Parts: sequence; C-alpha cells; structure tokens
Amino acid sequence: MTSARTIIGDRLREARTNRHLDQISLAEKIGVVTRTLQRWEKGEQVPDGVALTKIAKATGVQPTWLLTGEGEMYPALSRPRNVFPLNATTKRKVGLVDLPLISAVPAGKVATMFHPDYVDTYVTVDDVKDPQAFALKVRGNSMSPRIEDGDIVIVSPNQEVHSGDICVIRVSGEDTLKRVKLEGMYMHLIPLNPEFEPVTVKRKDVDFVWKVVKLIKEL
Amino acid sequence: MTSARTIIGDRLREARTNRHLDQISLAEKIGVVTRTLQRWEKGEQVPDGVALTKIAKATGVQPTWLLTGEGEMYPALSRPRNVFPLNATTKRKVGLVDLPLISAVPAGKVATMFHPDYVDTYVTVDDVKDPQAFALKVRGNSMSPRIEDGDIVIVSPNQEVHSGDICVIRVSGEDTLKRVKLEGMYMHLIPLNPEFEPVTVKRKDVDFVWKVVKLIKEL
DNA sequence: GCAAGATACGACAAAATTGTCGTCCTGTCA
DNA sequence: TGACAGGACGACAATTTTGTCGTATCTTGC
Repeated sequence: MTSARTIIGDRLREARTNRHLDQISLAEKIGVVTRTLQRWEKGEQVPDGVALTKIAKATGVQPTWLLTGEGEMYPALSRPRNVFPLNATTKRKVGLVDLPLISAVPAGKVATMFHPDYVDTYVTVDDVKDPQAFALKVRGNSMSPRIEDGDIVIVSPNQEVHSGDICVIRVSGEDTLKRVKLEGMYMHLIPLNPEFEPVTVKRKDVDFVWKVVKLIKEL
Repeated sequence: MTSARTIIGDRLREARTNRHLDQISLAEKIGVVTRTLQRWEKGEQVPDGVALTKIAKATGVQPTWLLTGEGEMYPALSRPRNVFPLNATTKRKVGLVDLPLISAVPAGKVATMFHPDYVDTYVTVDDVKDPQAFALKVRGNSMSPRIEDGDIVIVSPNQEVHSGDICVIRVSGEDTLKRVKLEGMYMHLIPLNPEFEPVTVKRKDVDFVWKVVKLIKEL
C-alpha cells in the first residue's frame, strides 16, 4: 500500500511470542528473513496476503484477528485464564513459560504441530529454556509405572539426546515414548514397563528423537 | 512475496460480484486503481495487509475466508439458499439478480451500508439494472396503504429522480420514504397516507434521494 | 450496426517491499 | 569478565507491486 501505518505488527508480535517462537524461527517458517519480520512487527512495512496466510498458519491465529484485531485470536479452543495472572515480565523473572499442550504429535510435518487443531491448552512450567519446547499428553502404558497414560511430558526438541534419556521418537510413522540407548547405527527403544519388549531400530529410519525434560502428573 | 501464486483472487472476485460492485467502485473504496484490482483478481499480484483489510470491509467478507477460503464467508448471517438454485449465467439470461437486503440505512456514510452488520439477507429480483441497487425493509406507515411496515423496496440509487417518484430520502439525519416533488430549490416530501402531512425541505439540506424502483410485499 | 460500460492486458515508470550486510544493544550464563 | 542469543536498525541493491496510459474484447441497449 501507499501508506497507512497499521498495528498489524503488534498482533503479529503477540502471535509469535505466544507460540514461544523467536524471530529467526518464525521467519524461516514464513520464508522471509528476520529483517523483514522485524519491519512487519514494527509496522514499518506491511506483509502481503501470502505472507499473512503463512503467519496465521505458523502461529495458529485467525487471519481475521491478525488483520483487524476483531474476532477470536485462536479458533474454537481458547487459552485458559490464570487464576493469578502474571504478566510476561514477571514470568520471565520467575522463569515461567506457557507451553502449548499438543494432544498428539500430528502425522504430517512437524511444522504443522502448532496448528490450533492440535493445541488443547497451555501448561505453565518453570525452568524450560528451549523456545521450541512444548507439552504432550502421554498415551499408552509402555512407560508405566513412572509415566502413565494421561500424564503430561515437556518435550525439548532442541536438546541433544544421549543414551539413557527418555524421548519421544517417531519411527516408521509411529510415535512412541521410550528410553533410548544409542549404539552405532542402531537405536534401542526401551520401555520402562517390563511387560513390553525393547525394540531396536536403525537410526536412519528415525524421523525425530525429542528429549523429554519434565513430567507432569495430574493427581 | 517472492512468488507463490494463490487463489485469493478468485475469492476477491466472488466477494466483489456478490456485492454487485464493479471493479471501478470497489477499487475506489479500497483506494487503488482498477488495474491493480484486476491483477489481484487474476492472481498476478498479491494485495498487502492494509489492502486486504479494506477489501474485507468494503465487501463484508471475513478476512479469514478471503485469505484462506476457510471459515464463513460472511460473519453470522448467511445467504439464504435458493430452493432451486440458479447459477450466475442462468440468472443473467433470465435477468435475475441477488440484492442485499439492508435492515436500515445506516447513520454513517453511505459507503458503510453493505457492511454485513446491516445486511440481513438477500432478495432475488428481476429487471433491476443498477449494479448499486439494494433492497430495504420499510419502517413506519407514512406510505400506507400502498407501502406498509415490513414491505421491501428495491432502491436504485443511480437512477435520476423526477417529480412524482417514490424515493428514500435522508434529510437532516432522518431517513424517510416519500413521494417527492421537485420545485426550484425546494423538495416536497409527500406521504401517501393522508393522515400524515407533506413536508417541504431545501434541496441543499438533502443528503441523498434514491429512487425506489420496485416493491415487494410478503403476504 | 454503433455507442457505452465493464473487463482485460501489455508496457513502462514510480513506489513499496524485501534481501543482504554490517553494527549495536541488552540481557543471560558460565 | 567474556561469550552468546535475541533483538533492533541503518544503508543500499534487488525484487515486487502499483500507477499510468493505451488498446482490445465482449456484452447490452438503442
């Protein structure tokens, strides 16, 4: 457009920070450089329709909200209200972050994970540094008794994985939660539950291995 | 954006034609030239966020739908389905058009009239040539018995007004439906209902005079 | 047929956006 | 204290979008 400064930028920033994405990650998802994202957030320049669509997809917000500020920020599902709400600065001091709780690791690309279809709600935790971290609800009993169906694990996909770590693994289309043991070109997936047998897979067949850094049990 | 051709253009065109706007009118509302609008509709180029917001406002569609094709095209209120739906070409041949039914002439600028807030539904009529035409539900009884409360009039704002025409008139903030009689710098507003008195106003005090070309009574 | 209205589109210049590169600043953490 | 991540921003070139102008096509009404 010729001129007309808007506040789309403020909402864009809000959408990004809500997803715990830094400028680099979001810019990559959208396919622009960070400098461009900065100019959008500052309101110096205006993204076009294609970029806006990608922003909405990557952050999970509604295009209508992004453009106009009207309507729901997120479709259908809404963020739970904190009983004692803390502002962002306070949380930073205390070390708290809100992580999206994914109901299931989606079958498709990892990039689609934060699509609101998969986001149930948010979990507030402390001491998680990875900006890509998220929460996941556990299904199945292969890790009981320590980790049981319905528990919530915090996944930190940017952490390096070592033998002995408990991880979320996707191998040949299946997602599982196991203790991993690395051995050359093989990876052993070891359930904690003795009723289940360990499995050995080739490392090259593994789509991803994400380290679990925290476990939350609702009692 | 760098590339990525989209089909935003198709939806843009649909949004425009649904409102019976030609490229010139919509381009003016948005503040661009028609050539630009053509390139958007063709998908040759992509409007930016500011333009998209204006498009959504001018056509009354939801930005989310415009950008992604998902969600409702129009908020809340939806178009009634034809029992025997006709496609656009067929309607053209038969001379039918769908006109937005405005529940009330809004207080503000005329440009805001097709905002979905004011659009109840659509009325299919024949033989209306004015692309700016729309339908209006009548309030009040000053024109009874011929035109009564609840009737629908088809307004053709681009038609020239002559003495004796029945028109929708806005004068000093009030909208009325009357037979007009032009006399020099004055305009007489004559109710059909003899219980009401004619009013005379100065033509320069009149905000608009729109000719009523059709009357629909629901029985 | 002819004129008018609406749409379509090529070509070129003007304007806006984006990429690239470099620098700077501010917290955090070891 | 130094190193580093994340963010901010200026400058200039590359790219994309927009405005402007001219022309062409198609339909409709007279």
